[in-house]
Amino acid sequence: MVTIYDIARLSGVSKSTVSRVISNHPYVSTETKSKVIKVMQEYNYVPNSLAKQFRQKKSKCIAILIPDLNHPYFSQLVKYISADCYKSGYKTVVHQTFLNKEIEREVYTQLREYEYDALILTSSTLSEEEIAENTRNKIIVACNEDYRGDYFDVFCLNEEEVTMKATSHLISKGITKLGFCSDNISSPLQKARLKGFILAHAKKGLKHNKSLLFNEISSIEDGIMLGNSLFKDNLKIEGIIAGSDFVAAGLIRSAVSNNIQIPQHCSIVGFDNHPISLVTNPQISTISNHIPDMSNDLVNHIVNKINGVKQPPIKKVYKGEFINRNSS
Amino acid sequence: MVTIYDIARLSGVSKSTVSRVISNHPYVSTETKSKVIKVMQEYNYVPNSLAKQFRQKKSKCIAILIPDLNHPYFSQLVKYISADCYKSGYKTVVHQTFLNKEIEREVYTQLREYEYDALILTSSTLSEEEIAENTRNKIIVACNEDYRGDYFDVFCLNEEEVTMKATSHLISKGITKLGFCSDNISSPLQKARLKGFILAHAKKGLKHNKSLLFNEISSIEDGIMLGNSLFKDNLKIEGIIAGSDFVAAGLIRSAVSNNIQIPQHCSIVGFDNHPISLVTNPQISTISNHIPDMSNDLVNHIVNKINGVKQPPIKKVYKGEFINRNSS
DNA sequence: ATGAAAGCGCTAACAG
DNA sequence: CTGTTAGCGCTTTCAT
Repeated sequence: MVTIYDIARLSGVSKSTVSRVISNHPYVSTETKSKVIKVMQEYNYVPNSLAKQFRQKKSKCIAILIPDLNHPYFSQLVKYISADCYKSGYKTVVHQTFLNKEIEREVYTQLREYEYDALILTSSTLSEEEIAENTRNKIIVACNEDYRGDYFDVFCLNEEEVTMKATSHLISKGITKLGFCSDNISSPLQKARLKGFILAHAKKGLKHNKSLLFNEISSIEDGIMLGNSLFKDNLKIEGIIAGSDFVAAGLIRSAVSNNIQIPQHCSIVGFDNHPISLVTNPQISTISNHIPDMSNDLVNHIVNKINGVKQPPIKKVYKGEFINRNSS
Repeated sequence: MVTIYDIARLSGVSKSTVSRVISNHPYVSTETKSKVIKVMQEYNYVPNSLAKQFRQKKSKCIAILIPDLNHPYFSQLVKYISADCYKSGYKTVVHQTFLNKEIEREVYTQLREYEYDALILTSSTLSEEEIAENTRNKIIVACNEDYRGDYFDVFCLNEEEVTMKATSHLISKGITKLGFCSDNISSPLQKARLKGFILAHAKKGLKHNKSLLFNEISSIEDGIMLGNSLFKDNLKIEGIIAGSDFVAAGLIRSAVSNNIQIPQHCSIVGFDNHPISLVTNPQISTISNHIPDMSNDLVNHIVNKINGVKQPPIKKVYKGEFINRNSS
């Protein structure tokens, strides 16, 4: 391996000068610079970034914590975050937890061990306190997880409010047997949605039906299976807040197989305004998110923090909108 | 920052001993070990992995090159690869190229600069030679890109053969005006598919219709737009190999809007056997892949290579199957 | 504008 | 089983 020292020797300058050439430092004469560059090319020199990272105590790398990449919402989220980080000169390591607390804790350990300059949390099964405990003094930002924001920055959607709006819409159509699907109800985001769902009932003096709360429903297949149990014999349900457009698509598929008319017999609302909501029949009423904006703001913020800008934790809330299509 | 030296001093042993404790080296007495551990906890010591990586010249990190994460095929692929790498003790950095050659080359530079122990290529806009040129001596494996495998290992599907099968199926139904969609025709994978498409024609003494080759078609929206142009006035087409189930779903949506019956007026075949192929009406005929197996084999292989197992480039081909549903 | 020198935190021979 | 020693390749004062 040819090192900075070899290049220095070979071009008759000192290591410092070579280092200055590599990092484009201004204090180096044009002649020396071109001489050094020539030698570097001749000997096929490549700087060792591991040494640089070690020396500077900066990995130029940000970790992203998600449950599972093969999920339209998370893959979209990571797409934007990762691309924005790249633009700011940071690589991203994607960690899938599959909702396993141990894996999640290991990532916090790596963060403490200086492997990452910061961590972006998009979902967690731990409490805000436990996360703070595991990551003290480290830079950590939550993206669309509805934490209070006492210990770290939070960028999120108004999940509670917009779920309430969608639920109220269904209630105002006279629907009472109303169901709610969540992916992982222990996450703050999903709890916020449920809160909105319950609140919409409360506003009309109604109580939600606890037997129509379904957890761990996240994919098309889950939607189909849930639909089959719901639609089979007699209709146990008149409306469903589906948690994602994919679940909604599965429910609609199941309804078709079971001769249930959507929305006449049962209204369905998805989440995320994914293009899949356009290809089902009927098209899916859904809730839009603000992933590109959120990602952009979040990455700017986190880079500032890495560069030493100090400020108390902030919480920024984006407004999702209910989009009324044909499934409700 | 408390270092290994501090812990050594504080617990009355040498740095080496502390190092041995950290890495669970056997040659250290139980008493010394517990004494050192106690001091480490007391002083909240965390090892600096940047130093370790530098010292060992190993980043314990593998880069994955993909065009775009927000794509059901790639997000599934990365899900498995990333999880398998994690199990083997490697982190993964996901690099989206968005088909930009410059970004791709920068990743090769990082690879040369020791930022990654290896690189997994799932798609590239460069030739096998140029890639080899950019990454000489480095460990690099192609995953489902149909390179020849002269310079690096290749794990891929029998894209050509299975596309030929699906195309032959359509031709045997008497369809002649047959279209083909690709995402990025410069990639070897897509070229292989096209070759299969053409071959199926040739076998029946037919010529494929060049005006029915559509490139840069990859999403639901693309499928809808293409369908709208194809189905609008008079039917210019009787069958389409759609390139992905998402494109197929978009085409079906467009067909519904334009009063075209699938498959009576036009047959459609997708790719990947994604669950979306179950929720459209009709359900989509498609081609299965072998992502979990491929990922598992590939990661085992790459880890062996990192650990110094030498062997000439291998090429392993998996068999995808044509699944005949209701859209064809 | 350039060089000398110190050192980042850790591992790994080697010696005992 | 434990300690000594010698760096890994680079950046960064501090001189000059």
